[in-house]
Amino acid sequence: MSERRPGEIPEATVARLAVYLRVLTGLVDASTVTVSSEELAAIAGVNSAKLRKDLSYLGSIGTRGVGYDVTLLREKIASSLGLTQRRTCVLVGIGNLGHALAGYSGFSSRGFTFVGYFDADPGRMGEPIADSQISDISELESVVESNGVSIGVIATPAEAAQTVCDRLVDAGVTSILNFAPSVLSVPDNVDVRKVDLAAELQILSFHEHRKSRGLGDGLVESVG
Amino acid sequence: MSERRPGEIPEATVARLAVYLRVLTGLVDASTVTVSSEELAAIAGVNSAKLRKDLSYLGSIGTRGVGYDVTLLREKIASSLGLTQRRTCVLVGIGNLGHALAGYSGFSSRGFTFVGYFDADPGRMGEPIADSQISDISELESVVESNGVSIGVIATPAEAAQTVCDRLVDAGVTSILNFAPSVLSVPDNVDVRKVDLAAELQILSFHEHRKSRGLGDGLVESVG
DNA sequence: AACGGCTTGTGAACGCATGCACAAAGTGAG
DNA sequence: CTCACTTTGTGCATGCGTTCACAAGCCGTT
Repeated sequence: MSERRPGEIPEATVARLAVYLRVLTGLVDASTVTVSSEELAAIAGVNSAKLRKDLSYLGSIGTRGVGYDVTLLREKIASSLGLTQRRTCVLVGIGNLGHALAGYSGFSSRGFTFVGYFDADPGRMGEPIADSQISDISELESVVESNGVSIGVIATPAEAAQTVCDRLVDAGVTSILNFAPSVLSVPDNVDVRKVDLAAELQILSFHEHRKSRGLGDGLVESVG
Repeated sequence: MSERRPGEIPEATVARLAVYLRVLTGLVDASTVTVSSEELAAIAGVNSAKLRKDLSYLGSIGTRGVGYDVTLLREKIASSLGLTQRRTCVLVGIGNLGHALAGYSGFSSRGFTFVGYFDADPGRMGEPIADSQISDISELESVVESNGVSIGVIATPAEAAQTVCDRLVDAGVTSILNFAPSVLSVPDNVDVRKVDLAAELQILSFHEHRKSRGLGDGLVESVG
Protein backbone atom coordinates (compact mmCIF):
# COMPACT_ATOMS: atom_id res chain seq x y z
CA MET A 1 0.00 0.00 0.00
CA SER A 2 2.50 2.61 1.19
CA GLU A 3 3.56 4.40 -1.96
CA ARG A 4 7.15 5.41 -1.35
CA ARG A 5 7.60 9.09 -2.11
CA PRO A 6 10.19 10.01 -4.74
CA GLY A 7 13.49 10.61 -3.00
CA GLU A 8 12.61 8.19 -0.22
CA ILE A 9 15.45 5.69 -0.43
CA PRO A 10 15.31 2.68 1.90
CA GLU A 11 17.99 2.54 4.58
CA ALA A 12 19.38 -0.79 3.36
CA THR A 13 19.77 0.63 -0.11
CA VAL A 14 21.63 3.70 1.12
CA ALA A 15 24.21 1.49 2.77
CA ARG A 16 24.79 -0.36 -0.48
CA LEU A 17 24.96 2.79 -2.58
CA ALA A 18 28.18 3.62 -0.76
CA VAL A 19 29.59 0.28 -1.90
CA TYR A 20 28.49 0.76 -5.49
CA LEU A 21 30.06 4.20 -5.44
CA ARG A 22 33.43 2.77 -4.46
CA VAL A 23 33.25 0.07 -7.12
CA LEU A 24 32.27 2.60 -9.76
CA THR A 25 35.17 4.84 -8.84
CA GLY A 26 37.40 1.85 -9.49
CA LEU A 27 35.79 1.31 -12.86
CA VAL A 28 36.22 4.96 -13.81
CA ASP A 29 39.90 4.68 -12.95
CA ALA A 30 40.08 1.64 -15.21
CA SER A 31 38.47 3.70 -18.00
CA THR A 32 35.44 1.46 -18.18
CA VAL A 33 32.63 3.21 -20.03
CA THR A 34 29.64 0.96 -19.55
CA VAL A 35 28.71 -1.73 -17.06
CA SER A 36 25.76 -4.09 -16.83
CA SER A 37 23.86 -4.74 -13.62
CA GLU A 38 25.14 -8.30 -13.72
CA GLU A 39 28.80 -7.24 -13.83
CA LEU A 40 28.45 -4.48 -11.27
CA ALA A 41 26.53 -6.73 -8.92
CA ALA A 42 29.22 -9.39 -9.15
CA ILE A 43 31.95 -6.92 -8.22
CA ALA A 44 29.92 -5.43 -5.40
CA GLY A 45 29.03 -8.86 -4.10
CA VAL A 46 25.26 -8.61 -4.38
CA ASN A 47 22.40 -10.07 -6.39
CA SER A 48 21.81 -8.28 -9.70
CA ALA A 49 18.08 -7.86 -9.12
CA LYS A 50 18.79 -6.17 -5.83
CA LEU A 51 21.26 -3.86 -7.49
CA ARG A 52 18.78 -2.86 -10.16
CA LYS A 53 16.10 -2.19 -7.60
CA ASP A 54 18.55 -0.13 -5.56
CA LEU A 55 19.45 1.98 -8.58
CA SER A 56 15.82 2.34 -9.60
CA TYR A 57 15.27 4.56 -6.54
CA LEU A 58 17.55 7.11 -8.15
CA GLY A 59 15.43 7.19 -11.29
CA SER A 60 15.88 5.53 -14.65
CA ILE A 61 19.59 5.74 -15.24
CA GLY A 62 20.48 2.71 -17.30
CA THR A 63 19.88 1.94 -20.97
CA ARG A 64 18.03 -1.28 -21.69
CA GLY A 65 20.01 -3.66 -23.80
CA VAL A 66 23.23 -1.83 -22.90
CA GLY A 67 23.76 -1.20 -19.21
CA TYR A 68 24.79 1.79 -17.13
CA ASP A 69 27.10 4.64 -18.09
CA VAL A 70 29.77 4.35 -15.42
CA THR A 71 30.53 8.05 -15.05
CA LEU A 72 26.91 9.12 -15.07
CA LEU A 73 25.90 6.47 -12.55
CA ARG A 74 28.71 7.42 -10.23
CA GLU A 75 27.65 11.04 -10.31
CA LYS A 76 24.04 10.15 -9.68
CA ILE A 77 24.93 8.09 -6.63
CA ALA A 78 27.30 10.70 -5.28
CA SER A 79 24.66 13.36 -5.60
CA SER A 80 22.02 11.16 -3.93
CA LEU A 81 24.33 10.63 -0.99
CA GLY A 82 24.88 14.36 -0.75
CA LEU A 83 28.56 14.03 -1.56
CA THR A 84 28.67 16.90 -4.03
CA GLN A 85 29.46 19.27 -1.19
CA ARG A 86 32.32 18.66 1.22
CA ARG A 87 31.14 17.98 4.75
CA THR A 88 32.96 19.16 7.81
CA CYS A 89 33.52 16.84 10.76
CA VAL A 90 35.11 16.86 14.17
CA LEU A 91 36.75 13.95 15.95
CA VAL A 92 36.54 13.67 19.72
CA GLY A 93 38.76 11.31 21.70
CA ILE A 94 42.31 10.90 20.47
CA GLY A 95 43.35 7.51 21.79
CA ASN A 96 44.65 4.67 19.68
CA LEU A 97 41.54 4.56 17.58
CA GLY A 98 41.24 8.32 17.29
CA HIS A 99 44.75 8.52 15.90
CA ALA A 100 43.99 5.83 13.38
CA LEU A 101 40.82 7.57 12.27
CA ALA A 102 42.65 10.88 11.96
CA GLY A 103 45.23 9.21 9.77
CA TYR A 104 42.75 7.43 7.58
CA SER A 105 43.06 8.89 4.09
CA GLY A 106 39.76 7.46 2.95
CA PHE A 107 37.83 10.21 4.69
CA SER A 108 39.35 13.21 3.06
CA SER A 109 39.52 11.55 -0.35
CA ARG A 110 35.77 11.05 -0.17
CA GLY A 111 34.80 14.59 0.62
CA PHE A 112 34.99 14.75 4.40
CA THR A 113 37.06 17.48 6.01
CA PHE A 114 38.03 17.27 9.66
CA VAL A 115 38.22 20.74 11.16
CA GLY A 116 38.95 19.75 14.75
CA TYR A 117 40.52 16.99 16.85
CA PHE A 118 39.63 17.11 20.53
CA ASP A 119 40.80 15.33 23.64
CA ALA A 120 39.92 15.75 27.31
CA ASP A 121 43.53 15.49 28.46
CA PRO A 122 44.86 19.09 28.67
CA GLY A 123 48.40 17.79 28.53
CA ARG A 124 47.92 16.66 24.97
CA MET A 125 46.77 20.02 23.67
CA GLY A 126 48.86 21.06 20.68
CA GLU A 127 50.13 17.58 19.97
CA PRO A 128 50.32 17.11 16.18
CA ILE A 129 47.71 14.93 14.53
CA ALA A 130 47.03 14.40 10.83
CA ASP A 131 48.03 17.76 9.34
CA SER A 132 46.67 19.65 12.33
CA GLN A 133 46.92 19.48 16.11
CA ILE A 134 44.92 18.36 19.11
CA SER A 135 42.61 20.97 20.62
CA ASP A 136 41.25 21.02 24.12
CA ILE A 137 37.72 19.79 24.51
CA SER A 138 36.71 23.20 25.85
CA GLU A 139 36.98 24.59 22.32
CA LEU A 140 34.55 22.05 20.94
CA GLU A 141 31.51 24.31 20.76
CA SER A 142 33.23 27.25 19.16
CA VAL A 143 34.84 25.14 16.45
CA VAL A 144 31.60 23.33 15.67
CA GLU A 145 29.62 26.52 15.48
CA SER A 146 32.07 28.59 13.49
CA ASN A 147 32.63 25.84 10.92
CA GLY A 148 29.04 24.67 10.62
CA VAL A 149 30.12 21.15 11.45
CA SER A 150 27.37 18.62 10.78
CA ILE A 151 29.09 15.33 11.63
CA GLY A 152 30.76 14.38 14.91
CA VAL A 153 32.89 11.27 15.37
CA ILE A 154 33.19 9.93 18.91
CA ALA A 155 36.16 7.75 19.79
CA THR A 156 36.26 8.34 23.54
CA PRO A 157 35.98 5.78 26.32
CA ALA A 158 32.41 4.62 26.96
CA GLU A 159 31.99 6.75 30.09
CA ALA A 160 32.60 10.01 28.25
CA ALA A 161 30.57 9.25 25.15
CA GLN A 162 27.15 10.50 26.24
CA THR A 163 28.52 13.76 27.61
CA VAL A 164 30.47 14.43 24.45
CA CYS A 165 27.43 13.51 22.40
CA ASP A 166 25.24 15.97 24.29
CA ARG A 167 27.75 18.74 23.78
CA LEU A 168 28.01 18.01 20.06
CA VAL A 169 24.25 18.02 19.67
CA ASP A 170 23.86 21.23 21.64
CA ALA A 171 26.45 22.84 19.44
CA GLY A 172 24.47 21.93 16.34
CA VAL A 173 25.83 18.61 15.11
CA THR A 174 23.07 16.49 13.57
CA SER A 175 24.92 13.26 12.71
CA ILE A 176 27.12 11.17 14.95
CA LEU A 177 29.41 8.25 14.29
CA ASN A 178 30.03 6.46 17.57
CA PHE A 179 32.96 4.13 18.18
CA ALA A 180 32.52 4.04 21.94
CA PRO A 181 30.87 0.88 23.26
CA SER A 182 27.83 2.63 24.69
CA VAL A 183 24.30 3.43 23.62
CA LEU A 184 23.77 7.12 22.93
CA SER A 185 20.46 8.86 23.39
CA VAL A 186 19.81 11.81 21.12
CA PRO A 187 16.89 13.93 19.91
CA ASP A 188 14.84 12.65 16.99
CA ASN A 189 16.44 14.92 14.44
CA VAL A 190 19.93 13.56 15.10
CA ASP A 191 21.20 10.42 13.36
CA VAL A 192 23.57 8.05 15.09
CA ARG A 193 25.56 5.22 13.60
CA LYS A 194 27.51 2.90 15.84
CA VAL A 195 30.61 0.84 15.14
CA ASP A 196 31.23 -1.68 17.87
CA LEU A 197 34.50 -3.50 17.29
CA ALA A 198 34.20 -5.99 20.11
CA ALA A 199 30.64 -6.82 19.10
CA GLU A 200 31.84 -7.66 15.61
CA LEU A 201 34.24 -10.24 16.95
CA GLN A 202 31.56 -11.62 19.25
CA ILE A 203 29.23 -12.11 16.32
CA LEU A 204 31.95 -14.02 14.51
CA SER A 205 32.54 -16.00 17.68
CA PHE A 206 28.89 -17.04 17.62
CA HIS A 207 29.24 -18.42 14.12
CA GLU A 208 32.43 -20.24 15.06
CA HIS A 209 30.60 -21.78 17.97
CA ARG A 210 27.72 -22.82 15.75
CA LYS A 211 30.03 -24.35 13.16
CA SER A 212 31.93 -26.39 15.71
CA ARG A 213 28.73 -27.77 17.26
CA GLY A 214 26.47 -28.41 14.30
CA LEU A 215 28.85 -30.20 11.98
CA GLY A 216 26.93 -31.91 9.22
CA ASP A 217 23.61 -31.12 7.62
CA GLY A 218 20.41 -32.88 8.61
CA LEU A 219 21.67 -33.60 12.07
CA VAL A 220 20.74 -35.79 15.02
CA GLU A 221 18.82 -32.91 16.63
CA SER A 222 15.53 -34.18 15.22
CA VAL A 223 14.46 -35.69 18.52
CA GLY A 224 10.71 -35.65 19.21
CA MET B 1 5.14 -21.67 9.26
CA SER B 2 8.84 -22.43 9.38
CA GLU B 3 9.43 -23.81 12.86
CA ARG B 4 12.85 -22.49 13.85
CA ARG B 5 15.00 -25.28 15.23
CA PRO B 6 16.25 -24.87 18.78
CA GLY B 7 19.61 -23.16 18.70
CA GLU B 8 18.76 -21.34 15.51
CA ILE B 9 19.12 -17.73 16.53
CA PRO B 10 18.29 -15.03 13.97
CA GLU B 11 21.19 -12.94 12.76
CA ALA B 12 19.66 -9.67 13.95
CA THR B 13 19.26 -11.12 17.41
CA VAL B 14 22.86 -12.29 17.59
CA ALA B 15 24.05 -8.76 16.92
CA ARG B 16 21.93 -7.45 19.78
CA LEU B 17 22.99 -10.19 22.18
CA ALA B 18 26.47 -8.69 22.09
CA VAL B 19 24.99 -5.39 23.23
CA TYR B 20 22.97 -6.98 26.02
CA LEU B 21 26.08 -8.76 27.17
CA ARG B 22 27.96 -5.52 27.56
CA VAL B 23 25.11 -3.89 29.45
CA LEU B 24 24.77 -6.90 31.74
CA THR B 25 28.48 -6.83 32.53
CA GLY B 26 27.98 -3.26 33.64
CA LEU B 27 25.08 -4.31 35.86
CA VAL B 28 27.12 -7.12 37.40
CA ASP B 29 29.84 -4.62 38.21
CA ALA B 30 27.20 -2.45 39.87
CA SER B 31 26.12 -5.46 41.94
CA THR B 32 22.64 -5.49 40.43
CA VAL B 33 20.95 -8.81 41.10
CA THR B 34 17.79 -8.69 39.04
CA VAL B 35 16.66 -6.70 36.03
CA SER B 36 13.36 -6.49 34.17
CA SER B 37 13.06 -6.56 30.42
CA GLU B 38 11.80 -3.01 30.56
CA GLU B 39 14.88 -1.73 32.40
CA LEU B 40 17.37 -3.73 30.38
CA ALA B 41 15.74 -2.68 27.13
CA ALA B 42 15.91 0.97 28.11
CA ILE B 43 19.63 0.76 28.83
CA ALA B 44 20.35 -1.19 25.67
CA GLY B 45 18.27 1.22 23.62
CA VAL B 46 15.73 -1.25 22.26
CA ASN B 47 12.05 -2.06 22.59
CA SER B 48 11.27 -4.36 25.54
CA ALA B 49 9.20 -6.77 23.46
CA LYS B 50 12.10 -7.20 21.08
CA LEU B 51 14.44 -7.82 23.96
CA ARG B 52 12.18 -10.51 25.41
CA LYS B 53 11.86 -12.17 22.04
CA ASP B 54 15.61 -12.09 21.61
CA LEU B 55 16.15 -13.71 24.98
CA SER B 56 13.45 -16.28 24.36
CA TYR B 57 15.71 -17.88 21.72
CA LEU B 58 18.07 -18.84 24.53
CA GLY B 59 15.29 -20.65 26.38
CA SER B 60 13.17 -19.60 29.31
CA ILE B 61 15.57 -17.69 31.50
CA GLY B 62 13.50 -15.08 33.29
CA THR B 63 11.08 -15.40 36.16
CA ARG B 64 7.60 -14.04 35.54
CA GLY B 65 6.64 -11.31 37.94
CA VAL B 66 10.31 -10.76 38.81
CA GLY B 67 12.64 -10.35 35.85
CA TYR B 68 16.00 -11.80 34.90
CA ASP B 69 18.84 -12.86 37.17
CA VAL B 70 21.66 -10.65 35.92
CA THR B 71 24.50 -13.10 36.46
CA LEU B 72 22.64 -16.06 35.04
CA LEU B 73 21.50 -14.15 31.99
CA ARG B 74 24.96 -12.90 31.29
CA GLU B 75 26.34 -16.42 31.44
CA LYS B 76 23.62 -17.72 29.16
CA ILE B 77 24.33 -15.07 26.55
CA ALA B 78 28.08 -15.55 26.78
CA SER B 79 27.69 -19.26 26.29
CA SER B 80 25.33 -18.79 23.33
CA LEU B 81 27.88 -16.55 21.67
CA GLY B 82 30.54 -19.17 22.26
CA LEU B 83 32.50 -16.88 24.53
CA THR B 84 33.17 -19.48 27.20
CA GLN B 85 36.32 -20.47 25.40
CA ARG B 86 38.97 -17.93 24.47
CA ARG B 87 39.29 -17.53 20.72
CA THR B 88 42.58 -16.94 19.00
CA CYS B 89 42.90 -14.30 16.30
CA VAL B 90 45.50 -12.84 13.99
CA LEU B 91 45.71 -9.31 12.70
CA VAL B 92 47.08 -8.61 9.23
CA GLY B 93 48.10 -5.14 8.10
CA ILE B 94 49.71 -2.91 10.68
CA GLY B 95 49.01 0.59 9.46
CA ASN B 96 47.29 3.29 11.45
CA LEU B 97 44.20 1.23 11.91
CA GLY B 98 46.08 -1.98 12.62
CA HIS B 99 47.96 -0.29 15.43
CA ALA B 100 44.75 1.01 16.92
CA LEU B 101 43.13 -2.40 16.77
CA ALA B 102 46.16 -4.02 18.36
CA GLY B 103 45.98 -1.52 21.18
CA TYR B 104 42.26 -1.89 21.73
CA SER B 105 41.82 -3.41 25.16
CA GLY B 106 38.20 -4.39 24.49
CA PHE B 107 39.28 -7.44 22.52
CA SER B 108 41.37 -9.19 25.10
CA SER B 109 39.01 -8.29 27.93
CA ARG B 110 36.25 -10.06 26.06
CA GLY B 111 37.99 -13.31 25.47
CA PHE B 112 39.88 -12.75 22.24
CA THR B 113 43.59 -13.46 22.15
CA PHE B 114 45.74 -12.17 19.32
CA VAL B 115 48.56 -14.58 18.61
CA GLY B 116 50.07 -12.81 15.64
CA TYR B 117 50.45 -9.38 14.05
CA PHE B 118 51.54 -9.42 10.41
CA ASP B 119 52.67 -6.85 7.91
CA ALA B 120 53.93 -7.13 4.35
CA ASP B 121 56.77 -4.65 4.87
CA PRO B 122 59.86 -6.72 5.85
CA GLY B 123 61.45 -3.61 7.34
CA ARG B 124 58.88 -3.55 10.11
CA MET B 125 59.51 -7.10 11.25
CA GLY B 126 60.22 -7.17 14.98
CA GLU B 127 58.73 -3.76 15.63
CA PRO B 128 56.89 -3.84 18.97
CA ILE B 129 53.10 -3.89 18.95
CA ALA B 130 50.68 -4.44 21.83
CA ASP B 131 52.69 -6.77 24.11
CA SER B 132 54.19 -8.62 21.16
CA GLN B 133 55.93 -7.75 17.92
CA ILE B 134 55.24 -7.56 14.20
CA SER B 135 55.87 -10.74 12.24
CA ASP B 136 56.54 -11.04 8.56
CA ILE B 137 53.58 -12.07 6.46
CA SER B 138 55.47 -15.16 5.37
CA GLU B 139 54.92 -16.66 8.80
CA LEU B 140 51.17 -16.27 8.57
CA GLU B 141 50.34 -19.87 7.73
CA SER B 142 52.52 -21.46 10.36
CA VAL B 143 51.17 -19.25 13.14
CA VAL B 144 47.57 -19.82 12.11
CA GLU B 145 48.01 -23.55 11.90
CA SER B 146 50.00 -24.07 15.06
CA ASN B 147 47.64 -21.96 17.16
CA GLY B 148 44.40 -23.17 15.66
CA VAL B 149 43.43 -19.61 14.85
CA SER B 150 39.79 -19.30 13.82
CA ILE B 151 39.39 -15.55 13.33
CA GLY B 152 41.42 -13.32 11.03
CA VAL B 153 41.25 -9.53 11.09
CA ILE B 154 42.26 -7.74 7.88
CA ALA B 155 43.38 -4.11 8.08
CA THR B 156 45.45 -3.96 4.91
CA PRO B 157 44.98 -1.66 1.92
CA ALA B 158 42.16 -2.72 -0.39
CA GLU B 159 44.51 -4.17 -3.01
CA ALA B 160 46.02 -6.70 -0.61
CA ALA B 161 42.82 -7.76 1.12
CA GLN B 162 41.71 -10.58 -1.17
CA THR B 163 45.15 -12.16 -1.27
CA VAL B 164 45.48 -12.04 2.49
CA CYS B 165 41.97 -13.40 2.82
CA ASP B 166 42.75 -16.35 0.57
CA ARG B 167 45.86 -17.17 2.57
CA LEU B 168 43.96 -17.00 5.84
CA VAL B 169 41.23 -19.27 4.52
CA ASP B 170 43.72 -21.76 3.10
CA ALA B 171 45.45 -21.88 6.46
CA GLY B 172 42.19 -22.78 8.16
CA VAL B 173 40.63 -19.52 9.33
CA THR B 174 36.83 -19.68 9.13
CA SER B 175 35.82 -16.18 10.22
CA ILE B 176 37.09 -12.88 8.88
CA LEU B 177 36.64 -9.31 10.03
CA ASN B 178 37.46 -7.03 7.13
CA PHE B 179 38.35 -3.36 7.54
CA ALA B 180 39.67 -2.97 4.01
CA PRO B 181 37.29 -1.22 1.62
CA SER B 182 36.87 -4.17 -0.70
CA VAL B 183 34.46 -7.04 -1.20
CA LEU B 184 35.97 -10.39 -0.26
CA SER B 185 34.96 -13.64 -1.85
CA VAL B 186 35.23 -16.72 0.34
CA PRO B 187 33.96 -20.30 0.42
CA ASP B 188 30.52 -20.93 1.90
CA ASN B 189 31.81 -22.20 5.21
CA VAL B 190 33.66 -18.97 5.95
CA ASP B 191 31.92 -15.99 7.56
CA VAL B 192 32.91 -12.45 6.72
CA ARG B 193 31.96 -9.26 8.48
CA LYS B 194 32.90 -5.93 7.00
CA VAL B 195 33.50 -2.59 8.69
CA ASP B 196 33.66 0.22 6.15
CA LEU B 197 34.58 3.49 7.83
CA ALA B 198 34.15 5.72 4.81
CA ALA B 199 30.80 4.14 4.02
CA GLU B 200 29.57 4.97 7.51
CA LEU B 201 30.29 8.64 6.97
CA GLN B 202 28.67 8.53 3.55
CA ILE B 203 25.50 7.11 5.03
CA LEU B 204 25.44 9.95 7.54
CA SER B 205 26.08 12.35 4.69
CA PHE B 206 22.97 11.03 2.98
CA HIS B 207 20.86 11.80 6.01
CA GLU B 208 22.36 15.26 6.30
CA HIS B 209 21.52 15.83 2.68
CA ARG B 210 17.97 14.64 3.22
CA LYS B 211 17.49 16.81 6.28
CA SER B 212 18.70 19.95 4.54
CA ARG B 213 16.40 19.38 1.57
CA GLY B 214 13.20 18.14 3.10
CA LEU B 215 12.76 20.58 5.97
CA GLY B 216 9.26 20.40 7.33
CA ASP B 217 6.72 17.61 7.49
CA GLY B 218 3.89 17.26 5.00
CA LEU B 219 5.85 19.03 2.34
CA VAL B 220 5.20 20.69 -0.99
CA GLU B 221 6.19 17.54 -2.87
CA SER B 222 2.56 16.50 -3.24
CA VAL B 223 2.39 17.61 -6.84
CA GLY B 224 0.04 15.59 -9.08
C1' DA C 1 11.33 -0.97 -41.11
C1' DA C 2 10.94 -5.13 -38.98
C1' DC C 3 13.17 -8.55 -36.11
C1' DG C 4 16.10 -10.95 -32.69
C1' DG C 5 18.91 -10.44 -28.87
C1' DC C 6 20.06 -8.05 -24.60
C1' DT C 7 19.40 -5.66 -20.41
C1' DT C 8 16.76 -2.65 -17.60
C1' DG C 9 12.97 -1.56 -14.47
C1' DT C 10 9.30 -3.37 -11.66
C1' DG C 11 4.94 -6.04 -10.08
C1' DA C 12 4.25 -9.64 -7.15
C1' DA C 13 5.43 -13.31 -3.88
C1' DC C 14 8.02 -14.60 -0.19
C1' DG C 15 10.59 -14.41 4.11
C1' DC C 16 12.60 -12.12 8.01
C1' DA C 17 12.20 -8.68 11.66
C1' DT C 18 9.46 -5.71 14.61
C1' DG C 19 5.98 -4.50 17.84
C1' DC C 20 1.45 -5.15 19.91
C1' DA C 21 -1.28 -7.26 23.11
C1' DC C 22 -2.43 -10.90 26.02
C1' DA C 23 -2.37 -15.44 28.25
C1' DA C 24 0.66 -17.90 31.33
C1' DA C 25 3.14 -17.97 35.44
C1' DG C 26 5.31 -16.43 39.40
C1' DT C 27 5.22 -13.41 44.04
C1' DG C 28 3.51 -11.60 48.24
C1' DA C 29 -0.29 -9.99 51.26
C1' DG C 30 -4.19 -10.98 53.79
C1' DC D 1 -5.87 -20.54 49.93
C1' DT D 2 -7.12 -16.92 47.26
C1' DC D 3 -6.54 -12.71 45.08
C1' DA D 4 -4.29 -8.78 43.12
C1' DC D 5 -0.19 -7.48 41.00
C1' DT D 6 3.84 -7.94 38.23
C1' DT D 7 6.54 -9.46 34.41
C1' DT D 8 7.70 -13.02 31.16
C1' DG D 9 7.06 -15.54 26.82
C1' DT D 10 4.68 -15.67 22.45
C1' DG D 11 0.82 -15.75 18.67
C1' DC D 12 -0.37 -12.60 15.35
C1' DA D 13 -0.38 -8.75 12.37
C1' DT D 14 2.28 -5.48 10.02
C1' DG D 15 6.04 -3.70 7.45
C1' DC D 16 10.51 -3.86 5.31
C1' DG D 17 13.81 -6.15 2.36
C1' DT D 18 14.96 -9.66 -1.02
C1' DT D 19 14.30 -12.38 -4.99
C1' DC D 20 11.96 -14.01 -9.02
C1' DA D 21 10.33 -13.54 -13.39
C1' DC D 22 8.79 -10.96 -17.11
C1' DA D 23 7.13 -6.96 -19.80
C1' DA D 24 9.11 -2.80 -21.65
C1' DG D 25 12.57 -0.73 -24.24
C1' DC D 26 16.97 -0.05 -26.82
C1' DC D 27 20.45 -1.55 -30.37
C1' DG D 28 22.37 -3.60 -34.41
C1' DT D 29 21.43 -6.30 -38.42
C1' DT D 30 19.22 -7.58 -42.37
